[in-house]
Amino acid sequence: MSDATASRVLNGVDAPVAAETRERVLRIAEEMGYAPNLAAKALATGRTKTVALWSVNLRAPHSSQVVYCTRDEIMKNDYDLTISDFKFRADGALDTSRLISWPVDGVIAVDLPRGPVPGLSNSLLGGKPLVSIGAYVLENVDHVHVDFAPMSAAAIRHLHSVGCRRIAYLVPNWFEWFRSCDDARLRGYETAMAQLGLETEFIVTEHEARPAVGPALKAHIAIHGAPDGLFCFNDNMTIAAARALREVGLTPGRDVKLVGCDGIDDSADFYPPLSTVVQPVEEMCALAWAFLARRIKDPEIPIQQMTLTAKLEIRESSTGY
Amino acid sequence: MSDATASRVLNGVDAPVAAETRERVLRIAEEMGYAPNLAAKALATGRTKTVALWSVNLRAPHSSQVVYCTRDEIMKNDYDLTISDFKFRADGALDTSRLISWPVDGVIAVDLPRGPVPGLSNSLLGGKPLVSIGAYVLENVDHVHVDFAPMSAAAIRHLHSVGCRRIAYLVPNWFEWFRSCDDARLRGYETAMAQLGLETEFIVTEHEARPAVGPALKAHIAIHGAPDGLFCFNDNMTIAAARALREVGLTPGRDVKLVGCDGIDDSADFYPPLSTVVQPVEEMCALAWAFLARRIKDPEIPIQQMTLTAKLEIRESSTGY
DNA sequence: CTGTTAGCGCCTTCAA
DNA sequence: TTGAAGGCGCTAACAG
Repeated sequence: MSDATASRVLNGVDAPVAAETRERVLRIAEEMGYAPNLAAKALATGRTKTVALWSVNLRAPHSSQVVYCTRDEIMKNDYDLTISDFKFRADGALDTSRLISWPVDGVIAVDLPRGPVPGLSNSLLGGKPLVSIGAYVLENVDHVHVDFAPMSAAAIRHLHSVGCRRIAYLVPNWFEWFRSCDDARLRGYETAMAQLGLETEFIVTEHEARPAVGPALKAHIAIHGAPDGLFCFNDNMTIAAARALREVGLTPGRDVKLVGCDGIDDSADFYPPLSTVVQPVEEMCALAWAFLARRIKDPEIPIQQMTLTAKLEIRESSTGY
Repeated sequence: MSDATASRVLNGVDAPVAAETRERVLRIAEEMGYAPNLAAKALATGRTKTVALWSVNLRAPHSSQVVYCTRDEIMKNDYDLTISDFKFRADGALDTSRLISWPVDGVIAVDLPRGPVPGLSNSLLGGKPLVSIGAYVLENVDHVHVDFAPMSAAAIRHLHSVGCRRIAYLVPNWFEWFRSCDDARLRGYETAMAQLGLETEFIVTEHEARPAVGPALKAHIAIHGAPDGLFCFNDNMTIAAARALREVGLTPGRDVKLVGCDGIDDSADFYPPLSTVVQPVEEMCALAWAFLARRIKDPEIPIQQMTLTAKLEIRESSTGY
């Protein structure tokens, strides 16, 4: 019995194989504990049945959620997922040093900024298709877009309706850069503030991880006093902000009303429960994989794009308790 | 110029290559945006420079932390990391359906239960070395052990010292199974309770994810009333427990004092800040990689084992606020 | 229905 | 110091 026959059987190709031969192959494979060498397989076929997920800041809860959902979706379809993160260098270029180099059939990238991303070259992708998920508008790419703008504006109006008159935006220092990305949160914030006749106020943190939030917020409060409403770039930062507020004797949800973005698991479990602009994570991930699967099958199809809208979830962090 | 020469240059082997040739190779590689085919490389060398991390419940914050630390450690050493999770089937056997199949040079497994694990066959590992990290005692395996027992007992004594007289243990339903694993938390709990002359009380949840906690805890309280102290299997469950307590009108940290395990980021940011038995995550991960790297280099070295002790961090969830 | 053949891209002798 | 040759384990075309 040749290896070719074995290959036919083991891969379930509907090639004609005698039932008896098939069984013998399966039995022997079982007996010897046969496991295919995927490297050889990949080399021979040119496909790896593996997809990469690139995300910023894997340690943030929102990323965990995206990883989790994407993984579920992909494994249902008998693909593997490699997970890695990227950073941005000071000059805004992609720092790809942390990307896993295992060859893949395609890439799903989360929250890539707008426009041609320096460092995201074709040779990085090695001709493999890329699908983007995120809050920024990307053109000429398969893209699942989550539009934060309407609900960010709604969040601001909500804060106003519960009595806030000084509403600040807590945002990582990519601020100027995000302006060029057309951060929809920022746009929604500015639009709503203008409509309400309020002045914008920005609290800028060095980066988006939790430890960066406290110092920036406390420094701002020390100089300018505390705002009565705080719109946060994401829930992860909201949690750090709530802690910092308590540390300077303010009660989040009472002295300072909070609304964040993302809708992470923590937002409902935290105390007080956090108001947040929720991303439809499952839907995003399912769509991204659908786009990618189609593109892998047929690279020639036209650009696939879809815009989903976030949803405002109101909880005690902005209504009081 | 032959591919062999190119290979020699590109891999930095200290084989004799003329400086001029070397430069030419590098220049051309640069020009053509050459990226090696890792599948081919792996096939030829038999090594992938990739390590797998197997963890339970990737979505839990503690797992994120372990993933993150391990990844840092490994990438420093120019290895890649594939991340996946496993489950246990009802019969206690390993459910390996979610493990990434990309071939690796070794595996780091987090919180494998004690004893021969059904389903963890040699063919699964394909002869590749395994290093285990976790709270259970494993024998005959390279293993970084975190001993929870002393600090669990200390946690119980601490709860007693702040006035708790009815201290329950909140634990996933692997309970009986964990008994056979010799869960050190359980051991510490039982030992300390006995010493204090208190009766043990167990609140068992269906699994260890947050949604399972509320129902079990509320049901328990409805029948037996609330304990005044709660020792939790992990911080993730503590967070869900705190929420459930509030939902039935009890204030965590006052009516019910809480201590969890792990020391996740959330534990400090949560309100009230959570007392917890902290795992030395960075140290664990660094050690695990050190063990694995040594084992990969020389499969013949004797079993490597190390026991680290957890550390009790006391915060307002058990002292009141 | 099954075996033979020829690579996939790279590394590693070995000989020149 | 370099090139040629063989092989890693598998699949895909082509004969038989």
